[in-house]
Amino acid sequence: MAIRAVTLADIAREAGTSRSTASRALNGRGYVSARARARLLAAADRMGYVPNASARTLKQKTSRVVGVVVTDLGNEFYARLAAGIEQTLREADHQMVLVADNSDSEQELRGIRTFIAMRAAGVIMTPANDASGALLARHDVRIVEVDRRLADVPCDAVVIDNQRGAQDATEHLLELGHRRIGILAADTDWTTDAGRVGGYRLAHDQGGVPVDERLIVRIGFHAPDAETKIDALLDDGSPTAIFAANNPLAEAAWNVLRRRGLALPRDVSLVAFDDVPWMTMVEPGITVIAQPTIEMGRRAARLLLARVDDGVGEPHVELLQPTLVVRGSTGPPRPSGR
Amino acid sequence: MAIRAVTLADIAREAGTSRSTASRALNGRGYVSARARARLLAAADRMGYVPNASARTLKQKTSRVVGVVVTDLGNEFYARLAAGIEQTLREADHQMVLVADNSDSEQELRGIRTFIAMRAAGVIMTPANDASGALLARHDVRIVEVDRRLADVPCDAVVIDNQRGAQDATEHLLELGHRRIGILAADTDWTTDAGRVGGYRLAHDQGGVPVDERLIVRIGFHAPDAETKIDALLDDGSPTAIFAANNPLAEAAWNVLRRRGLALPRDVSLVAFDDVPWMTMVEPGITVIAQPTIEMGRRAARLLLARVDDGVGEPHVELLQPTLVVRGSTGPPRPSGR
DNA sequence: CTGTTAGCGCTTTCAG
DNA sequence: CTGAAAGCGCTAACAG
Repeated sequence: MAIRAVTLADIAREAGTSRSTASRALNGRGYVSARARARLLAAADRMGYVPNASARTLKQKTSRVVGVVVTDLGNEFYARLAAGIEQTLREADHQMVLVADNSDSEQELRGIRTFIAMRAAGVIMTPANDASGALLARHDVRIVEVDRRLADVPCDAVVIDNQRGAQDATEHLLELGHRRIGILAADTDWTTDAGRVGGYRLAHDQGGVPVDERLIVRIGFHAPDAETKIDALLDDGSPTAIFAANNPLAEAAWNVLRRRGLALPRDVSLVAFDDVPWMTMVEPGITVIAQPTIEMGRRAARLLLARVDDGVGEPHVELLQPTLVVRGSTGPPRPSGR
Repeated sequence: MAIRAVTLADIAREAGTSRSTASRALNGRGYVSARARARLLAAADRMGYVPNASARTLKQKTSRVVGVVVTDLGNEFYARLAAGIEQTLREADHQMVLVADNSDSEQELRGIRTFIAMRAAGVIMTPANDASGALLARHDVRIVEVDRRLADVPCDAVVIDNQRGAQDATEHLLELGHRRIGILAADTDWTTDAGRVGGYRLAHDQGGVPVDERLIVRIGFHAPDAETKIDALLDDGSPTAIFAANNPLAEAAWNVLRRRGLALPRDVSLVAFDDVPWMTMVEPGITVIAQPTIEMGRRAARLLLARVDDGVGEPHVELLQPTLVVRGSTGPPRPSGR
C-alpha cells in the first residue's frame, strides 16, 4: 500500500519549511514559531508520519530500547519480574527487548551483544555470567542487576535479602522444634543460593543446632532428577522439615511428598522461598518467604532509567526485605521422631 | 572506557581493505578472497567489533526485531505464549520487543507505532484493536495474530479451536447429567470468548437442553467484581456445574467455591479452559480443556518468520485442537437437585 | 574479487 | 526563529 514511508523531508516540504525546523517542531526542542509548529504537526498527522527510530538512533548514538535478560520466561518468578520491568519501561516510553538465557553464559552473551548492536540505553539482567558486565561497561551501556549480583564491575542492583529470608524460614522451623531441616537449593554460584544457604547455616549456628551436611541438597536448574534427589534426601536424611529455596524446587518437593503420601505438616513441614499462586490454593497452604517480585522489576527499571538520565555515579543497590508468611504447611515435628 | 565505538571503517583500515569488502566478509555475502576474509575476521575479533544495528536497519529498511504485544504478562497464559515466541525468535536470531497492552486499544496502538518506528520485521499479537492490523499493513509490516483474531485485514494466525473445546467441556458436563451449567466468560468481543460461549450453546442445542441466559455470565478482564458476579450466579442461577472460560476466572470461581464451603464435585462441578499448574495440585484436580500454549507461541513465531522470508501470499491460519483432560472436579450433579 | 560512490532518515551545530 | 550543511555506520549497485 504505502509506496514509500513518509519521512521528515516529506512533511517539511508539505509544510513549506526545512527538515531542521520540522525536526525541532516534532521533538519539541529548540525554537519554532507557533505557526510553523502548527502546520508541521498538522502535516505529520495528515500524512501518518512515523519517525524512523534507526535513523534517530544512528544519529544520537543511543536508543530508547532497554535490553532485558532473564533466566526462564516459563518460570512464574521471572515472568513477573519481566512484567514489572515492562510496565515501568512502557510508562517511561522505553521499549523492552526480552531475551531468556536458560542460565547459559553463551546465550546471555549473545543477548548482550545484540543489545550493544542496538545501542540499548541500558540492560537489566538476572546475570548468569560475570563477563557480561565488563563487556557492557566497555561499550558504555548502563547495567542493573536484579534478583542476584554477579558482575565484576560496579553496577546498580535490586536484590532481596536472601540471607535474612532464609534465616527467618529456618528460625521458624527451629522454633517449631525441628532439628533436621533439609534445604533444597539450586546448584549455582549465584548470590541468591549462596545467601539462602548462608541464612540457613546462620540460623542453625545462632540456635546452637549443628548442620548435617547431608541435609543440604543442591539441584541444577531444570535438572530432570530433582525428584530423585528429593526422594534421596527423604530416604537418607530423615528430615522433619524441608526448606525449598526457590519455587520450582518447592513444587518438586510438594509433588514428592504427595506421591509418598506424606501429610503436611504432620509428617514433614515445608517452607518455600518465593510465593506463587498455587501455594495458597493447596491444602494446607504453603508457608513462604514472600518477595515483592513485580515491585523488584519496577524498581530495577526505575533504577536504570535514573542511571540513564544521571550518568555515572555511585552504584545504587536496593536491598528489599522478604516477608515470612506462615500458612498451614509448617508445624511441630512428629513427637515420635523416627 | 571505549573512547569511540569501533566501526566497519576501523576494521577495514586495520585490515587494509575498503569498507565494502569488510562488509561482505563479515556478512558472508558476495565475493571476498579467503585471505582478505581471514584478515578482516581477525581484525574484527581483535578490536571487539559489534555491528551497529541501527545503521544496518536504516540502510536495509528492515530489522531483525519482532514486535510482540500480549494482553498481560502477569497472566500465566500470556507469559507462556511469550516464552514460546521468544524461544523460536532467538533460535532464528531475531529479537523480541515485548509490550503488554492490558487489552487497551490505545496502549496497543502505541506499541504498534513503536514497532513501525523500529522497522520491525513483523508483529505477533493477541489483538485488542481491529485498527492495528490496518495500520501495520499500511506500513507494510507482517502480522501474525495469536490466540484470537481481530484484524480487519487478512493475516496469518494461530488459534485454538475454542468452539470445539467449549463444546467438549459442555458435553462432558451434560453427559454427567448436568442441566444447569453456568459459564463464566470474559466481557469482550474477542473470538476466544465468542467461540467458547458458542460451543457452550451448541452443545446445549445438540443435546436438546435449553440454555437459561442467566447462566451466562460475562466478566471484564481484571474486574474487581468477578467474585461478586460468581456469587450472584451461585445465588440466583442454581448451577450444578460451572465452566470457566479462562484461567483467571477459573481461579476466581475456585476461590468462591472454597469460601462458600462447596465441595468439588459433590456440590458443584468445575471445568476450566486453559490448564495451569495449580489445577493439578489442588484436591480434587480441575478438569480442563488444555491448550498447547507454548507451542502456540512457537508456531506463531515460525509463521511470522516464514512470512518475512516468503513475502505476501495466502494467509495461513493454524487451528490447533484443545484436549479435554478429565480430573476430579467434575462428577454427576447431586441427586437431590436443589 | 575489490573499491568507489551514493545514500538510508534523522539531528545538530552554525550562520543568518 | 530558520535553513544549510555535515555526518552517524552501514550496504548495495556498479564499474573496474
